[in-house]
Amino acid sequence: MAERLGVSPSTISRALQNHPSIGKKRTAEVHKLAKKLGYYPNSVASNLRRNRTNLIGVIIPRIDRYFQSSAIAGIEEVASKAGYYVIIFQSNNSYEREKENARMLLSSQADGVIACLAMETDNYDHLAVFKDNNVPLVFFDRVCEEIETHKVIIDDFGAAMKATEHLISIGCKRIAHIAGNQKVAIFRDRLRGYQEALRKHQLEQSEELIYYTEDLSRMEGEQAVAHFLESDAALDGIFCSNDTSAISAIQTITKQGKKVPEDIAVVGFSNTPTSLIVSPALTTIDDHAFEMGQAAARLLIRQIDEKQETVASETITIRNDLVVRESTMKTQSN
Amino acid sequence: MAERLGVSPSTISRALQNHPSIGKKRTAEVHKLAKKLGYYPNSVASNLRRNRTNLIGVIIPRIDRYFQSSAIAGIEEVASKAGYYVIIFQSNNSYEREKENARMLLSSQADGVIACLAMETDNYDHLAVFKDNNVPLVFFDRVCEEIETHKVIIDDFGAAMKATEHLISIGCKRIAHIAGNQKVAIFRDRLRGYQEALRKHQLEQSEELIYYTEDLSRMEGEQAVAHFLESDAALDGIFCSNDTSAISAIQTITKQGKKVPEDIAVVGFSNTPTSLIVSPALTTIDDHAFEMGQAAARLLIRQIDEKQETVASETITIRNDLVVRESTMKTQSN
DNA sequence: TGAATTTAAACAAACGATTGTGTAAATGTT
DNA sequence: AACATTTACACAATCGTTTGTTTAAATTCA
Repeated sequence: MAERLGVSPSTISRALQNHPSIGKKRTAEVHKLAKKLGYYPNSVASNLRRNRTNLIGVIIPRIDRYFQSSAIAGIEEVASKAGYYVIIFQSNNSYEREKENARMLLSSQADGVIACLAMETDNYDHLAVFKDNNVPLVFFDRVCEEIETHKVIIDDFGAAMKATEHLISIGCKRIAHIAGNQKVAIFRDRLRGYQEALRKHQLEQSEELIYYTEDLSRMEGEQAVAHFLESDAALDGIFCSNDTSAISAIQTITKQGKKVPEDIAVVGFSNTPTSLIVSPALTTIDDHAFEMGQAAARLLIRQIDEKQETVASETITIRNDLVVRESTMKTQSN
Repeated sequence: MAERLGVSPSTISRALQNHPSIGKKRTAEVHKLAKKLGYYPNSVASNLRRNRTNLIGVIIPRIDRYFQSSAIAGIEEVASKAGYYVIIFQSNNSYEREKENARMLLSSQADGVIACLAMETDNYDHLAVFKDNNVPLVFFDRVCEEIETHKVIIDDFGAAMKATEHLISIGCKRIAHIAGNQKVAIFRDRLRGYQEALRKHQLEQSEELIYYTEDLSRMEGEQAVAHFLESDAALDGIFCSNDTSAISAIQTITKQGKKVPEDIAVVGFSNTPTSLIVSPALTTIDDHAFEMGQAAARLLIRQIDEKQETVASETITIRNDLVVRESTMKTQSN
């Protein structure tokens, strides 16, 4: 410590934070010395004493998915401006890992936590613990109903309905759906939105027109299309619960000699950059992942700063937009 | 602390780590109580005392780029298996932010640091500081020559040569290059590799065939192609320094009514998932980002564990592969 | 000039875990 | 039975800051 070359540790500490009760000369002197010595305050010690870490923990399934990394970028932007660091834990969609992550976060004394649930997770005790320990918690995207806390979501039901109605508006009559894992609420909502749109417009509904996938992978998109084409479904539109499966669907349809959108129109979900790359370009729902991250971080930081436990739980719904591209641009002829 | 319900803090501490000098009954008893009380050790205090954080700091330009987030996934995999956490700092390619990041990392007492340099960075004092403070440091991808430390790279020169020679092998005679920012070594190397391949095969070199970009964006890919087509270059192949510009090039070429690969063949760099989505699918260099991350983490952890300052600096070169796809698949006729 | 006030810095206790050393009781040895 | 050894735990210092309280010196005021 720099104290050997001057005074007491408390003086050093106060000088470094420009406390008024330290003389100007001293303060300047200390700052100069700190620079010369290459002194970096030990924030571990500081955190211990202040009982505050300026750390925001984030638990997400996988960092190398565009939706997630965008959301994190949003979180990071808001957090770093407010003087917080972001520490990321990946659950890999595993419940066990998520539990482990929560334990580590609790140990590391994070000031707050932002979480997007793993696919497997259906018990929430490991997250309720944060509430028990008065650590503010914000969910985003894949939220959990059981815990009363802040949430940032989009209107998956409405968005799915909007997407499906768009297909209807361009003349599609037999619309299929590639559904995500039904253990996850957002995918259930998207399925429901799809169904509601069909019902509202009195179009045929059939389980044959729904393909349930495990994780909406490329391969499953392929399998879904193969399944639809083999059956006598004679479909003319597909609403897919994510972009990956939608893109894979487009490619498979094209490979089978059918045209998108003339024969089959396709809509995806998330507006990842890839939707611009596939040909024909993909019509999709923009879910504004970056903004979700920002909103979650703002909500969390407000919680941390107010630290009043009386603040009611707030749920923010981020806007979503249908982005119309070539994969649904056909002249209304059908 | 749980001591009120039993014994001394030291006993608690040792019991929790199953220290042999604590009786079995006691140990079991303490564990049980800890569980019942929902006790989570305060790792801040532990870190302070042990002078060790089990934290690996990562400084990268942007988390929402596929190459980066894959590398991080690789780092994370190795790190978490070895009991380390990963804390990520984004520089946004800004030198000032990178400096700030380094400062914060030093303060947070990370056990080691993995860095991929920002584009802007051309002064390395803020990173040399880690060496001064005996914090192990590993660079990956965008490394820095000035600091003697461990590095994980790929052979950019060789890979670029391989890519260009592949174009030559399918009969291309006038091959252009979309070059990255020449302030960055890897992009300089790729340009050199391109040039060397042309030289070796006695093909025409010309500054007209090189388009220099700022950051290899989609838009710049478009501009590059527009530039090439407007000029009387009459090119029949393009080697692009990344996939983004390559994909944008393919799309622009197609839009201009020319065929890929028949009129112009295209090769990219990195093998991002998007290279499979564009049509025709992109031939590209797979740089194994995930493996680079793994290697960097392994190297770093070895440094931390050995903590001998005598270990010589090691540079690991990760393999790279040319992945041939449709964008260069033409019958050898030209 | 003496008392009251302000200014500048030192003192010392904490934050919560870890760990070397000390010590009593239990066990083992001859 | 007397001593040596082992076992099981308590004691207390420590990590590097922060911060409430004191204290000493400098300044102001009557």
